[in-house]
Amino acid sequence: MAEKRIRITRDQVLAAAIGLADTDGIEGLTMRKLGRAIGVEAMSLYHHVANKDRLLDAMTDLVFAEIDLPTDTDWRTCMRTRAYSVRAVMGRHPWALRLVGSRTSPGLATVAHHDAVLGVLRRDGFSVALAAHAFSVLDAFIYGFAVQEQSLPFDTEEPPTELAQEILSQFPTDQFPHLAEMTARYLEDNEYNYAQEFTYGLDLILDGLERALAVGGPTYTPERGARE
Amino acid sequence: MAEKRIRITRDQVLAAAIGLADTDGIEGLTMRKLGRAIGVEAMSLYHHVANKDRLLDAMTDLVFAEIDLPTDTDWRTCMRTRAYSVRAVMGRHPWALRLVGSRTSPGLATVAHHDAVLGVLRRDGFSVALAAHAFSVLDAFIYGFAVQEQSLPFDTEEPPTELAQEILSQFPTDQFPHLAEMTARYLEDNEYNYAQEFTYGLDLILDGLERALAVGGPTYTPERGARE
DNA sequence: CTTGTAAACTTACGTTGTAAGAGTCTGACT
DNA sequence: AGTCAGACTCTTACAACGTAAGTTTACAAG
Repeated sequence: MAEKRIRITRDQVLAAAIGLADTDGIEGLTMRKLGRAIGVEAMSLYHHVANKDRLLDAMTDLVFAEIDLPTDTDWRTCMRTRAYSVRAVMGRHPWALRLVGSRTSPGLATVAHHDAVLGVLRRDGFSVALAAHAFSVLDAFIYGFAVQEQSLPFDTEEPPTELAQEILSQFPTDQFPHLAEMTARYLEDNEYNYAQEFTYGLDLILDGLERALAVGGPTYTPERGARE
Repeated sequence: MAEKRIRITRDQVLAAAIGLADTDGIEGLTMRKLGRAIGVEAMSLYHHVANKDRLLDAMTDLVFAEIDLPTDTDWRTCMRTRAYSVRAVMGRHPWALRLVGSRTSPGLATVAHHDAVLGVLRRDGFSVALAAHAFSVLDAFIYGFAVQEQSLPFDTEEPPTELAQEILSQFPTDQFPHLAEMTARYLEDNEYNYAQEFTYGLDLILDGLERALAVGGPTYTPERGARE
Protein backbone atom coordinates (compact mmCIF):
# COMPACT_ATOMS: atom_id res chain seq x y z
CA MET A 1 0.00 0.00 0.00
CA ALA A 2 2.88 2.26 0.68
CA GLU A 3 2.74 4.38 -2.44
CA LYS A 4 6.17 5.86 -2.75
CA ARG A 5 5.95 9.56 -1.98
CA ILE A 6 7.24 11.87 -4.63
CA ARG A 7 9.94 14.36 -3.72
CA ILE A 8 10.02 17.61 -5.59
CA THR A 9 12.49 20.45 -5.81
CA ARG A 10 12.02 24.19 -6.00
CA ASP A 11 13.29 24.27 -9.57
CA GLN A 12 10.75 21.65 -10.56
CA VAL A 13 7.99 23.74 -9.06
CA LEU A 14 9.09 26.87 -10.87
CA ALA A 15 9.52 25.09 -14.19
CA ALA A 16 6.10 23.49 -13.92
CA ALA A 17 4.55 26.79 -12.93
CA ILE A 18 6.00 28.50 -15.97
CA GLY A 19 4.86 25.69 -18.21
CA LEU A 20 1.36 25.84 -16.81
CA ALA A 21 1.19 29.61 -17.17
CA ASP A 22 2.39 29.30 -20.76
CA THR A 23 -0.37 26.93 -21.74
CA ASP A 24 -3.27 27.95 -19.48
CA GLY A 25 -2.50 31.61 -18.92
CA ILE A 26 -1.68 33.18 -15.61
CA GLU A 27 -5.25 32.94 -14.35
CA GLY A 28 -5.13 29.22 -15.05
CA LEU A 29 -2.22 28.79 -12.71
CA THR A 30 -3.61 27.62 -9.39
CA MET A 31 -1.77 25.95 -6.59
CA ARG A 32 -3.87 22.81 -6.91
CA LYS A 33 -3.34 22.49 -10.63
CA LEU A 34 0.34 23.15 -10.18
CA GLY A 35 0.55 20.44 -7.55
CA ARG A 36 -1.31 18.01 -9.76
CA ALA A 37 1.04 18.82 -12.65
CA ILE A 38 3.99 17.48 -10.69
CA GLY A 39 2.14 14.77 -8.82
CA VAL A 40 1.85 16.34 -5.42
CA GLU A 41 -0.80 17.93 -3.23
CA ALA A 42 -1.20 21.68 -3.32
CA MET A 43 0.02 22.24 0.20
CA SER A 44 3.30 20.51 -0.46
CA LEU A 45 4.28 23.37 -2.70
CA TYR A 46 4.46 25.66 0.28
CA HIS A 47 7.61 23.95 1.45
CA HIS A 48 9.43 25.26 -1.59
CA VAL A 49 7.69 28.56 -2.03
CA ALA A 50 6.53 30.94 0.69
CA ASN A 51 3.23 31.73 -1.01
CA LYS A 52 1.78 32.28 -4.43
CA ASP A 53 3.06 35.83 -4.64
CA ARG A 54 6.62 34.72 -4.07
CA LEU A 55 6.13 32.04 -6.66
CA LEU A 56 5.12 34.68 -9.17
CA ASP A 57 8.17 36.74 -8.21
CA ALA A 58 10.44 33.79 -8.82
CA MET A 59 8.78 33.04 -12.14
CA THR A 60 9.27 36.61 -13.26
CA ASP A 61 12.91 36.46 -12.36
CA LEU A 62 13.37 33.26 -14.34
CA VAL A 63 11.85 34.91 -17.36
CA PHE A 64 14.34 37.75 -17.06
CA ALA A 65 17.10 35.20 -16.99
CA GLU A 66 15.97 34.05 -20.44
CA ILE A 67 16.71 37.41 -21.99
CA ASP A 68 19.74 37.39 -24.21
CA LEU A 69 22.20 40.21 -23.62
CA PRO A 70 25.45 40.06 -25.55
CA THR A 71 28.16 42.37 -24.23
CA ASP A 72 30.83 41.78 -26.84
CA THR A 73 29.68 44.26 -29.47
CA ASP A 74 28.94 47.97 -29.65
CA TRP A 75 26.14 49.32 -27.51
CA ARG A 76 23.77 49.78 -30.41
CA THR A 77 23.70 46.17 -31.51
CA CYS A 78 23.69 45.09 -27.87
CA MET A 79 20.58 47.10 -27.18
CA ARG A 80 19.06 45.93 -30.42
CA THR A 81 19.49 42.25 -29.75
CA ARG A 82 18.35 42.75 -26.20
CA ALA A 83 15.21 44.46 -27.41
CA TYR A 84 14.40 41.67 -29.82
CA SER A 85 15.16 39.10 -27.18
CA VAL A 86 12.83 40.73 -24.69
CA ARG A 87 10.10 40.73 -27.27
CA ALA A 88 10.70 37.09 -28.11
CA VAL A 89 10.74 36.04 -24.47
CA MET A 90 7.54 37.94 -23.74
CA GLY A 91 6.03 36.25 -26.76
CA ARG A 92 6.84 32.88 -25.22
CA HIS A 93 5.54 33.90 -21.79
CA PRO A 94 2.74 36.39 -22.33
CA TRP A 95 1.75 36.29 -18.67
CA ALA A 96 5.16 37.61 -17.66
CA LEU A 97 4.39 41.00 -19.13
CA ARG A 98 1.56 41.60 -16.74
CA LEU A 99 3.57 40.26 -13.84
CA VAL A 100 6.47 42.62 -14.43
CA GLY A 101 4.04 45.46 -14.02
CA SER A 102 2.76 44.30 -10.68
CA ARG A 103 5.84 42.90 -8.94
CA THR A 104 7.69 45.52 -6.90
CA SER A 105 10.71 43.61 -5.64
CA PRO A 106 12.96 42.51 -8.50
CA GLY A 107 14.81 39.21 -8.33
CA LEU A 108 18.51 38.59 -8.69
CA ALA A 109 18.51 37.79 -12.38
CA THR A 110 16.50 40.93 -13.03
CA VAL A 111 18.92 43.13 -11.16
CA ALA A 112 21.90 41.44 -12.80
CA HIS A 113 20.36 41.97 -16.21
CA HIS A 114 19.80 45.65 -15.63
CA ASP A 115 23.31 46.05 -14.32
CA ALA A 116 24.70 44.43 -17.45
CA VAL A 117 22.72 46.75 -19.68
CA LEU A 118 24.07 49.77 -17.85
CA GLY A 119 27.53 48.28 -18.05
CA VAL A 120 27.46 48.15 -21.83
CA LEU A 121 26.31 51.75 -22.08
CA ARG A 122 28.90 53.05 -19.63
CA ARG A 123 31.65 51.14 -21.39
CA ASP A 124 30.78 52.75 -24.71
CA GLY A 125 30.98 56.29 -23.44
CA PHE A 126 27.56 57.05 -21.96
CA SER A 127 27.68 59.35 -18.96
CA VAL A 128 25.80 58.11 -15.91
CA ALA A 129 22.98 60.49 -16.67
CA LEU A 130 22.76 59.58 -20.34
CA ALA A 131 22.87 55.90 -19.49
CA ALA A 132 19.92 56.45 -17.18
CA HIS A 133 18.09 58.26 -19.94
CA ALA A 134 18.85 55.55 -22.45
CA PHE A 135 17.79 52.80 -20.12
CA SER A 136 14.52 54.52 -19.31
CA VAL A 137 13.41 55.21 -22.87
CA LEU A 138 14.44 51.87 -24.22
CA ASP A 139 12.88 49.85 -21.45
CA ALA A 140 9.67 51.84 -21.48
CA PHE A 141 9.35 51.43 -25.23
CA ILE A 142 10.20 47.76 -25.34
CA TYR A 143 7.90 46.89 -22.52
CA GLY A 144 5.10 49.14 -23.69
CA PHE A 145 5.28 47.81 -27.20
CA ALA A 146 5.05 44.24 -26.04
CA VAL A 147 1.94 44.99 -24.04
CA GLN A 148 0.38 46.91 -26.91
CA GLU A 149 1.12 44.09 -29.27
CA GLN A 150 -0.47 41.52 -27.03
CA SER A 151 -3.69 43.39 -26.56
CA LEU A 152 -4.20 43.62 -30.29
CA PRO A 153 -6.87 41.25 -31.55
CA PHE A 154 -4.75 39.82 -34.34
CA ASP A 155 -1.43 38.08 -34.84
CA THR A 156 1.20 40.74 -35.36
CA GLU A 157 3.65 38.56 -37.24
CA GLU A 158 1.25 37.65 -40.00
CA PRO A 159 -0.35 39.96 -42.54
CA PRO A 160 -3.98 40.69 -41.68
CA THR A 161 -6.48 37.95 -42.46
CA GLU A 162 -10.18 38.03 -43.23
CA LEU A 163 -10.81 37.30 -39.61
CA ALA A 164 -8.80 40.30 -38.56
CA GLN A 165 -10.72 42.43 -41.02
CA GLU A 166 -13.97 41.38 -39.48
CA ILE A 167 -12.75 42.25 -36.03
CA LEU A 168 -11.24 45.54 -37.04
CA SER A 169 -14.25 46.78 -38.91
CA GLN A 170 -16.67 46.17 -36.09
CA PHE A 171 -16.70 49.82 -35.07
CA PRO A 172 -18.61 52.33 -37.23
CA THR A 173 -16.48 53.56 -40.11
CA ASP A 174 -17.97 57.02 -40.37
CA GLN A 175 -17.67 57.79 -36.69
CA PHE A 176 -13.93 57.11 -36.55
CA PRO A 177 -12.64 58.07 -39.97
CA HIS A 178 -8.92 58.05 -39.21
CA LEU A 179 -8.97 54.66 -37.58
CA ALA A 180 -10.96 53.39 -40.55
CA GLU A 181 -8.48 54.91 -42.97
CA MET A 182 -5.61 53.28 -41.17
CA THR A 183 -7.08 49.81 -40.92
CA ALA A 184 -8.11 50.04 -44.57
CA ARG A 185 -4.51 50.77 -45.46
CA TYR A 186 -3.37 47.86 -43.33
CA LEU A 187 -5.68 45.45 -45.06
CA GLU A 188 -4.77 46.47 -48.58
CA ASP A 189 -1.06 46.12 -47.91
CA ASN A 190 -0.32 42.41 -47.79
CA GLU A 191 3.24 42.98 -46.72
CA TYR A 192 2.32 44.85 -43.61
CA ASN A 193 2.59 43.36 -40.19
CA TYR A 194 2.48 45.23 -36.95
CA ALA A 195 5.81 43.80 -35.87
CA GLN A 196 7.68 46.20 -38.13
CA GLU A 197 6.49 49.05 -35.94
CA PHE A 198 8.81 47.62 -33.32
CA THR A 199 11.79 48.04 -35.58
CA TYR A 200 10.76 51.54 -36.53
CA GLY A 201 10.31 52.76 -32.98
CA LEU A 202 13.44 51.08 -31.74
CA ASP A 203 15.59 52.62 -34.47
CA LEU A 204 14.05 56.01 -33.89
CA ILE A 205 15.04 55.84 -30.24
CA LEU A 206 18.49 54.43 -30.92
CA ASP A 207 19.10 57.22 -33.45
CA GLY A 208 18.14 59.78 -30.86
CA LEU A 209 20.46 58.27 -28.30
CA GLU A 210 23.32 58.11 -30.76
CA ARG A 211 22.89 61.79 -31.45
CA ALA A 212 22.84 62.58 -27.74
CA LEU A 213 25.97 60.51 -27.27
CA ALA A 214 27.74 62.35 -30.06
CA VAL A 215 26.99 65.70 -28.46
CA GLY A 216 28.25 64.65 -25.06
CA GLY A 217 31.13 62.83 -26.75
CA PRO A 218 32.67 59.53 -25.73
CA THR A 219 35.76 61.17 -24.22
CA TYR A 220 34.32 64.20 -22.55
CA THR A 221 32.05 62.85 -19.78
CA PRO A 222 29.99 65.59 -18.15
CA GLU A 223 29.29 65.30 -14.46
CA ARG A 224 25.61 65.96 -14.82
CA GLY A 225 23.04 64.97 -17.45
CA ALA A 226 23.53 65.62 -21.13
CA ARG A 227 20.49 67.87 -21.12
CA GLU A 228 20.31 71.10 -19.15
CA MET B 1 -39.94 46.48 8.98
CA ALA B 2 -40.06 47.49 5.37
CA GLU B 3 -36.57 48.95 4.94
CA LYS B 4 -36.76 51.04 1.81
CA ARG B 5 -34.86 49.32 -0.96
CA ILE B 6 -32.14 51.31 -2.59
CA ARG B 7 -32.15 51.78 -6.38
CA ILE B 8 -28.83 52.11 -8.11
CA THR B 9 -27.71 53.01 -11.61
CA ARG B 10 -24.98 51.70 -13.85
CA ASP B 11 -23.04 54.94 -13.57
CA GLN B 12 -23.16 54.71 -9.81
CA VAL B 13 -21.75 51.20 -9.95
CA LEU B 14 -18.91 52.22 -12.25
CA ALA B 15 -18.05 55.30 -10.22
CA ALA B 16 -18.01 53.32 -6.99
CA ALA B 17 -15.92 50.60 -8.59
CA ILE B 18 -13.33 53.12 -9.72
CA GLY B 19 -13.27 54.72 -6.30
CA LEU B 20 -12.83 51.37 -4.62
CA ALA B 21 -10.06 50.36 -6.99
CA ASP B 22 -8.32 53.68 -6.39
CA THR B 23 -8.22 53.21 -2.64
CA ASP B 24 -7.97 49.44 -2.22
CA GLY B 25 -6.22 48.46 -5.41
CA ILE B 26 -7.69 46.31 -8.12
CA GLU B 27 -7.36 43.15 -6.08
CA GLY B 28 -9.36 44.83 -3.33
CA LEU B 29 -12.26 45.32 -5.69
CA THR B 30 -14.70 42.49 -5.08
CA MET B 31 -18.34 42.34 -6.01
CA ARG B 32 -19.37 42.07 -2.39
CA LYS B 33 -17.34 45.06 -1.29
CA LEU B 34 -18.57 47.04 -4.24
CA GLY B 35 -22.14 46.21 -3.35
CA ARG B 36 -21.58 47.20 0.24
CA ALA B 37 -20.03 50.47 -0.89
CA ILE B 38 -23.29 51.55 -2.51
CA GLY B 39 -25.58 49.85 0.00
CA VAL B 40 -26.68 46.87 -2.01
CA GLU B 41 -26.11 43.13 -2.12
CA ALA B 42 -23.45 41.77 -4.46
CA MET B 43 -25.88 40.04 -6.77
CA SER B 44 -27.79 43.22 -7.43
CA LEU B 45 -24.81 44.52 -9.34
CA TYR B 46 -25.40 41.94 -12.02
CA HIS B 47 -28.45 43.80 -13.20
CA HIS B 48 -26.24 46.66 -14.32
CA VAL B 49 -23.13 44.78 -15.36
CA ALA B 50 -22.92 41.44 -17.15
CA ASN B 51 -20.06 40.13 -15.04
CA LYS B 52 -16.91 41.31 -13.37
CA ASP B 53 -14.91 41.23 -16.57
CA ARG B 54 -17.33 43.55 -18.29
CA LEU B 55 -17.20 45.79 -15.28
CA LEU B 56 -13.44 46.03 -15.63
CA ASP B 57 -13.82 46.78 -19.34
CA ALA B 58 -16.20 49.62 -18.58
CA MET B 59 -13.90 50.99 -15.90
CA THR B 60 -10.98 50.98 -18.30
CA ASP B 61 -12.99 52.85 -20.86
CA LEU B 62 -13.99 55.48 -18.31
CA VAL B 63 -10.36 56.01 -17.46
CA PHE B 64 -9.58 56.59 -21.12
CA ALA B 65 -12.32 59.18 -21.19
CA GLU B 66 -10.41 61.10 -18.54
CA ILE B 67 -7.43 61.63 -20.80
CA ASP B 68 -7.08 65.17 -22.02
CA LEU B 69 -6.50 65.57 -25.75
CA PRO B 70 -6.52 69.09 -27.13
CA THR B 71 -6.81 69.29 -30.90
CA ASP B 72 -6.49 73.01 -31.37
CA THR B 73 -2.70 73.28 -31.46
CA ASP B 74 0.15 71.79 -33.45
CA TRP B 75 0.67 68.04 -33.26
CA ARG B 76 3.72 68.30 -31.09
CA THR B 77 2.08 70.11 -28.20
CA CYS B 78 -1.01 67.93 -28.66
CA MET B 79 1.02 64.79 -28.24
CA ARG B 80 2.90 66.33 -25.37
CA THR B 81 -0.15 67.29 -23.35
CA ARG B 82 -1.73 63.97 -24.14
CA ALA B 83 1.33 62.17 -22.86
CA TYR B 84 1.35 64.12 -19.63
CA SER B 85 -2.34 63.61 -19.24
CA VAL B 86 -2.05 59.85 -19.66
CA ARG B 87 0.64 59.81 -17.04
CA ALA B 88 -1.46 61.89 -14.66
CA VAL B 89 -4.54 59.75 -15.17
CA MET B 90 -2.59 56.55 -14.64
CA GLY B 91 -1.18 58.08 -11.50
CA ARG B 92 -4.70 58.61 -10.22
CA HIS B 93 -5.80 55.11 -11.21
CA PRO B 94 -2.79 52.83 -10.93
CA TRP B 95 -4.89 49.72 -11.43
CA ALA B 96 -5.95 50.93 -14.89
CA LEU B 97 -2.45 50.42 -16.18
CA ARG B 98 -2.59 46.71 -15.58
CA LEU B 99 -6.10 46.47 -16.93
CA VAL B 100 -5.21 48.07 -20.24
CA GLY B 101 -2.70 45.30 -20.72
CA SER B 102 -5.20 42.53 -20.19
CA ARG B 103 -8.40 43.83 -21.82
CA THR B 104 -8.66 42.87 -25.47
CA SER B 105 -11.86 44.62 -26.54
CA PRO B 106 -11.53 48.40 -26.28
CA GLY B 107 -14.50 50.53 -25.31
CA LEU B 108 -16.02 53.42 -27.19
CA ALA B 109 -14.12 56.19 -25.41
CA THR B 110 -10.90 54.30 -26.03
CA VAL B 111 -11.51 54.00 -29.74
CA ALA B 112 -12.64 57.61 -29.99
CA HIS B 113 -9.51 58.74 -28.22
CA HIS B 114 -7.24 56.83 -30.55
CA ASP B 115 -9.09 58.16 -33.55
CA ALA B 116 -8.65 61.72 -32.31
CA VAL B 117 -4.91 61.19 -31.87
CA LEU B 118 -4.58 59.94 -35.41
CA GLY B 119 -6.70 62.83 -36.60
CA VAL B 120 -4.29 65.39 -35.20
CA LEU B 121 -1.33 63.70 -36.83
CA ARG B 122 -3.00 63.37 -40.22
CA ARG B 123 -4.12 66.98 -40.10
CA ASP B 124 -0.57 68.17 -39.56
CA GLY B 125 0.88 66.36 -42.51
CA PHE B 126 1.66 62.84 -41.31
CA SER B 127 1.20 60.18 -43.94
CA VAL B 128 -0.92 57.23 -42.90
CA ALA B 129 2.17 55.13 -42.43
CA LEU B 130 4.04 57.76 -40.45
CA ALA B 131 1.00 58.38 -38.30
CA ALA B 132 0.94 54.68 -37.51
CA HIS B 133 4.61 54.78 -36.64
CA ALA B 134 4.15 57.83 -34.45
CA PHE B 135 1.19 56.37 -32.67
CA SER B 136 3.00 53.12 -31.98
CA VAL B 137 6.18 54.59 -30.55
CA LEU B 138 4.45 57.22 -28.49
CA ASP B 139 1.89 54.90 -27.01
CA ALA B 140 4.39 52.19 -26.27
CA PHE B 141 6.69 54.65 -24.54
CA ILE B 142 4.01 56.42 -22.54
CA TYR B 143 2.42 53.22 -21.40
CA GLY B 144 5.70 51.48 -20.71
CA PHE B 145 7.05 54.39 -18.76
CA ALA B 146 3.98 54.54 -16.57
CA VAL B 147 4.32 50.88 -15.72
CA GLN B 148 8.04 51.20 -15.08
CA GLU B 149 7.44 54.17 -12.84
CA GLN B 150 4.85 52.36 -10.80
CA SER B 151 6.95 49.33 -10.14
CA LEU B 152 9.74 51.46 -8.72
CA PRO B 153 9.94 51.24 -4.95
CA PHE B 154 10.05 55.00 -4.40
CA ASP B 155 8.02 58.07 -5.20
CA THR B 156 9.18 59.37 -8.54
CA GLU B 157 8.05 62.96 -8.03
CA GLU B 158 10.13 63.54 -4.93
CA PRO B 159 13.89 63.53 -4.63
CA PRO B 160 15.15 60.31 -3.05
CA THR B 161 14.66 59.98 0.69
CA GLU B 162 16.56 58.04 3.33
CA LEU B 163 13.97 55.33 3.00
CA ALA B 164 14.58 55.07 -0.70
CA GLN B 165 18.27 54.88 -0.04
CA GLU B 166 17.77 51.95 2.26
CA ILE B 167 15.67 50.13 -0.29
CA LEU B 168 17.98 50.85 -3.18
CA SER B 169 21.12 49.77 -1.42
CA GLN B 170 19.75 46.41 -0.38
CA PHE B 171 21.54 44.62 -3.18
CA PRO B 172 25.29 44.04 -2.91
CA THR B 173 27.23 47.04 -4.20
CA ASP B 174 30.22 45.16 -5.48
CA GLN B 175 28.21 42.62 -7.41
CA PHE B 176 26.31 45.20 -9.45
CA PRO B 177 28.72 48.09 -9.83
CA HIS B 178 26.86 50.05 -12.48
CA LEU B 179 23.57 49.95 -10.67
CA ALA B 180 25.38 51.03 -7.54
CA GLU B 181 27.06 53.87 -9.38
CA MET B 182 23.77 55.06 -10.74
CA THR B 183 21.85 54.95 -7.49
CA ALA B 184 24.74 56.68 -5.77
CA ARG B 185 24.51 59.45 -8.31
CA TYR B 186 20.77 59.66 -7.77
CA LEU B 187 21.12 60.02 -4.06
CA GLU B 188 23.78 62.71 -4.16
CA ASP B 189 21.74 64.82 -6.55
CA ASN B 190 18.91 66.35 -4.55
CA GLU B 191 17.31 67.83 -7.62
CA TYR B 192 16.85 64.51 -9.34
CA ASN B 193 13.53 62.80 -9.66
CA TYR B 194 12.71 59.97 -11.94
CA ALA B 195 9.84 61.88 -13.50
CA GLN B 196 12.25 63.94 -15.60
CA GLU B 197 13.13 60.78 -17.49
CA PHE B 198 9.63 60.97 -18.89
CA THR B 199 10.30 64.38 -20.37
CA TYR B 200 13.62 63.27 -21.77
CA GLY B 201 12.28 60.19 -23.49
CA LEU B 202 9.21 61.94 -24.79
CA ASP B 203 11.24 64.74 -26.33
CA LEU B 204 13.66 62.30 -27.84
CA ILE B 205 10.82 60.53 -29.58
CA LEU B 206 9.08 63.72 -30.64
CA ASP B 207 12.34 64.99 -32.10
CA GLY B 208 12.72 61.81 -34.08
CA LEU B 209 9.19 62.07 -35.42
CA GLU B 210 9.65 65.69 -36.34
CA ARG B 211 12.71 64.76 -38.34
CA ALA B 212 10.85 61.96 -40.09
CA LEU B 213 8.02 64.33 -40.87
CA ALA B 214 10.43 66.86 -42.35
CA VAL B 215 11.92 64.24 -44.65
CA GLY B 216 8.56 63.05 -45.90
CA GLY B 217 7.39 66.64 -46.00
CA PRO B 218 3.91 67.89 -45.20
CA THR B 219 2.99 68.24 -48.86
CA TYR B 220 4.58 65.20 -50.41
CA THR B 221 2.82 62.21 -48.88
CA PRO B 222 4.48 58.92 -49.80
CA GLU B 223 2.29 55.92 -50.35
CA ARG B 224 4.34 53.64 -48.17
CA GLY B 225 6.08 54.23 -44.83
CA ALA B 226 8.83 56.79 -44.41
CA ARG B 227 11.28 53.95 -43.89
CA GLU B 228 11.75 51.47 -46.66
C1' DC C 1 -57.02 47.78 -6.86
C1' DT C 2 -54.83 44.70 -9.92
C1' DT C 3 -50.98 43.33 -12.28
C1' DG C 4 -46.53 43.34 -15.01
C1' DT C 5 -41.93 44.04 -14.78
C1' DA C 6 -37.52 45.86 -13.37
C1' DA C 7 -34.51 45.45 -9.84
C1' DA C 8 -33.48 44.10 -5.45
C1' DC C 9 -32.56 40.04 -2.24
C1' DT C 10 -31.48 35.07 -0.47
C1' DT C 11 -29.42 30.93 -0.85
C1' DA C 12 -26.12 27.90 -2.66
C1' DC C 13 -22.12 25.89 -5.22
C1' DG C 14 -17.59 25.27 -6.82
C1' DT C 15 -12.98 27.27 -6.67
C1' DT C 16 -9.41 29.78 -4.73
C1' DG C 17 -5.14 30.61 -1.33
C1' DT C 18 -3.45 28.91 2.70
C1' DA C 19 -3.41 27.94 8.21
C1' DA C 20 -2.86 23.98 11.31
C1' DG C 21 -1.43 19.80 12.37
C1' DA C 22 -0.68 14.89 11.55
C1' DG C 23 1.85 11.45 9.01
C1' DT C 24 6.08 9.63 6.58
C1' DC C 25 10.43 9.25 4.61
C1' DT C 26 15.59 9.91 4.75
C1' DG C 27 20.15 10.34 6.18
C1' DA C 28 23.30 10.87 10.02
C1' DC C 29 24.94 9.17 14.27
C1' DT C 30 25.43 5.88 17.53
C1' DA D 1 21.18 -2.53 12.88
C1' DG D 2 18.66 0.93 15.55
C1' DT D 3 16.88 5.34 16.38
C1' DC D 4 16.01 9.95 16.11
C1' DA D 5 15.61 14.58 14.21
C1' DG D 6 14.43 17.21 10.60
C1' DA D 7 12.73 17.77 6.05
C1' DC D 8 9.06 16.92 3.38
C1' DT D 9 4.26 15.48 2.16
C1' DC D 10 -0.66 14.82 3.11
C1' DT D 11 -5.32 15.69 5.22
C1' DT D 12 -8.59 18.61 6.82
C1' DA D 13 -10.56 23.00 7.25
C1' DC D 14 -11.87 27.87 6.54
C1' DA D 15 -12.89 32.32 4.75
C1' DA D 16 -13.44 34.82 0.56
C1' DC D 17 -14.36 34.90 -4.20
C1' DG D 18 -17.56 35.06 -8.72
C1' DT D 19 -21.93 33.98 -9.97
C1' DA D 20 -26.20 30.56 -11.12
C1' DA D 21 -30.92 29.99 -9.67
C1' DG D 22 -34.86 31.33 -7.65
C1' DT D 23 -37.68 34.55 -4.67
C1' DT D 24 -39.34 38.94 -3.09
C1' DT D 25 -40.26 43.73 -3.46
C1' DA D 26 -41.92 48.10 -5.24
C1' DC D 27 -43.27 51.15 -8.54
C1' DA D 28 -45.97 52.46 -12.86
C1' DA D 29 -49.66 51.64 -16.02
C1' DG D 30 -54.25 49.97 -16.69
